[in-house]
Amino acid sequence: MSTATVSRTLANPQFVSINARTRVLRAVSETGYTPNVAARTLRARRSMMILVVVPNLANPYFSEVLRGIDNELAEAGYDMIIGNLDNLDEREARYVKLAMAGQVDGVLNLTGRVPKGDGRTMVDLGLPMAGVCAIVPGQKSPHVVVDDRNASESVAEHLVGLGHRSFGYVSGPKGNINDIERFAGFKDGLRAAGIANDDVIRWRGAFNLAAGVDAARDFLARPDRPTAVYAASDEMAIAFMKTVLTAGLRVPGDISIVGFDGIEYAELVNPTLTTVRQPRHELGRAGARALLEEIGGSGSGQRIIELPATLVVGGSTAPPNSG
Amino acid sequence: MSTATVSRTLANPQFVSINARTRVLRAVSETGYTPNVAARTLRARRSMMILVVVPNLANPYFSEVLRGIDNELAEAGYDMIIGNLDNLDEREARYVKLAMAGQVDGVLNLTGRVPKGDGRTMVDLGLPMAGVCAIVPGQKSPHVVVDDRNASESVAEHLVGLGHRSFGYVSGPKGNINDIERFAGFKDGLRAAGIANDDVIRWRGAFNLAAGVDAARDFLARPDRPTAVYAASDEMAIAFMKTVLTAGLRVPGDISIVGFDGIEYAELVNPTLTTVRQPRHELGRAGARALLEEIGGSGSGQRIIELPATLVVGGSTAPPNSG
DNA sequence: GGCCGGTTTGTAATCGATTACATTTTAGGG
DNA sequence: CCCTAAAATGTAATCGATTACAAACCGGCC
Repeated sequence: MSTATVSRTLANPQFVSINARTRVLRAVSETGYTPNVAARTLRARRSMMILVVVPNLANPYFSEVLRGIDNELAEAGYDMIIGNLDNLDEREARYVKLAMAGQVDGVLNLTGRVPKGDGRTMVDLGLPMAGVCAIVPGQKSPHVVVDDRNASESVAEHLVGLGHRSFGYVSGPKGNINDIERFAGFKDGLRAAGIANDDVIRWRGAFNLAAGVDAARDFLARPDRPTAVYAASDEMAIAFMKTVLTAGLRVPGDISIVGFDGIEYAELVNPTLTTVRQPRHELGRAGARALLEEIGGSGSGQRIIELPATLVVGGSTAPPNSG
Repeated sequence: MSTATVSRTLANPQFVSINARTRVLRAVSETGYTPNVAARTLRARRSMMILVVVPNLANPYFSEVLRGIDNELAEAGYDMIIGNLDNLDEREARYVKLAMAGQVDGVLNLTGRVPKGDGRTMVDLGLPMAGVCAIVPGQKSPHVVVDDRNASESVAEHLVGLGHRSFGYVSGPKGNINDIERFAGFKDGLRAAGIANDDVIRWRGAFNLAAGVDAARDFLARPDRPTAVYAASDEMAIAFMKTVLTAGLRVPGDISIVGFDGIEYAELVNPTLTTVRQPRHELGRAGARALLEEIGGSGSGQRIIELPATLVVGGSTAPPNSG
């Protein structure tokens, strides 16, 4: 019984006689033998590992996308290495290196950032890739996204329909692609709904809770408070809402608030948050699926897979100065 | 210039002449050479990868612990593979196999389950390990935890001090170690506070939002509603609270609610949740640190590292039938 | 110049699997 | 019973690094 027979039994049993096969399997289970992954990866040139680069692991939006990715990958026998940027762009280099070192068979990029940096960036690794959540310029791969712009137009439409005429927007970090699209769509929607003065107060943040608090503090300090605020993420919207509620305002009586993402907590806060719900789990699954196709050679390269996002009207929006 | 010189330049430059060193480094940066990780792992017998087994990736409690782990590991040059059980215990076998295959240098076990299964389980991998969040019986490794029992006693004390005499407990899944401790501590606390009848209505759940909703539905249907409910996690507490609020009850007027964990959303719901705050980030960091010590040989094996948990009184608890 | 120690470099074995190719076994047909 | 093709098995090269060991080099001292 040679090592070749053992290897074949485990990988391609159809080429091994039933006799040898049973003997190998018995020995394997008796000794508890497990093939060494590093040796396999080295020789077979595939690691069954996927690198998933995520802007912020603690963001519940991504948690659910990750679950979708993990479920899809697990079914195909892949495991995932998490490349958490923790909102620090400079950590990207680390994962670029890891990907270049033959450690992974493919990369899922969940960051919505325009790639920068001197050397190699995320987008030109020469590895199978897929983008999830954002269309990254220059990344020649499938991208699985929702239509941020279109969804934001319906947010504008919803708010204008309720009678709002003055608006604020809680923005993501500078250069974020989702944020740019959402803001552009919001402005487009306002214009389309006949709002002549489309000045929108814009607060910058980092898609996290602190950003919502900061924006709300500035909001509260203003003499010219808008009656409706649209936040580029649910976390920012929820933190914003909590802050203005704590300050004694009523939501939606004094101010209407809309978020984006459709995280679970949007339905658990009081009032429930009006938001654009993304199919997060399915975004992850579809992204992983697209990547696996690229790896398997059956992929069709650069293209956009668009999943539907829906405006879910909750209790945080109403006509201005109501109640 | 041999491969040995290149390898030495990259790993132990002090053994290479300044001359050769610069030539190697120039060539490396010109060609963009990156050492193959699989080959290195195979020969050097270390992968610089840690397997982190987590019960549920979507739980914000674990997200923050993971961040702590990741930050600590990254500083030491390690990357992490996520083994997400997605609340399905049978997925454990997959990660046991992965760990046995020489793919990782160590394992962090965040699951609070008593290990079961016929063959090898998580706890006897023969690899450096550390437990985080729960003391797993049979796992000979450092464990970084908070004192669930003690913290739960102070929850009981707090509620009894407010005047409550009838209690409910929203439980985690059967066999979960944290849950067992928290319930035991809660009962102990009631007894210590002089509650003679320590019958506590107990609802079973899975540490997730759905469990809180289910428990609340049963609660609402009862004629003998307790005036205070303690939930073994913030997510369950928040979902419970939302459900009873939606049903028209007042919190804390009609019912007081306490959670456990101290996730961010505990402060963002209305009213804010009274909860036991765990130092989640630091739990992760300390767990990773302990594991790295075990790997480095400077560890001291089985032992318990206890971090402080504090009762944070929010707006969800008050004397019974107040307001 | 020859010798000695330390420093630097190179050679080749090694890690543990996969797999191309060669060889042996088996089964079936004439 | 022999021959041939197909099936099964074995041999050894290979993946790309690390590292033990050997060899070469270098400078200083007698």
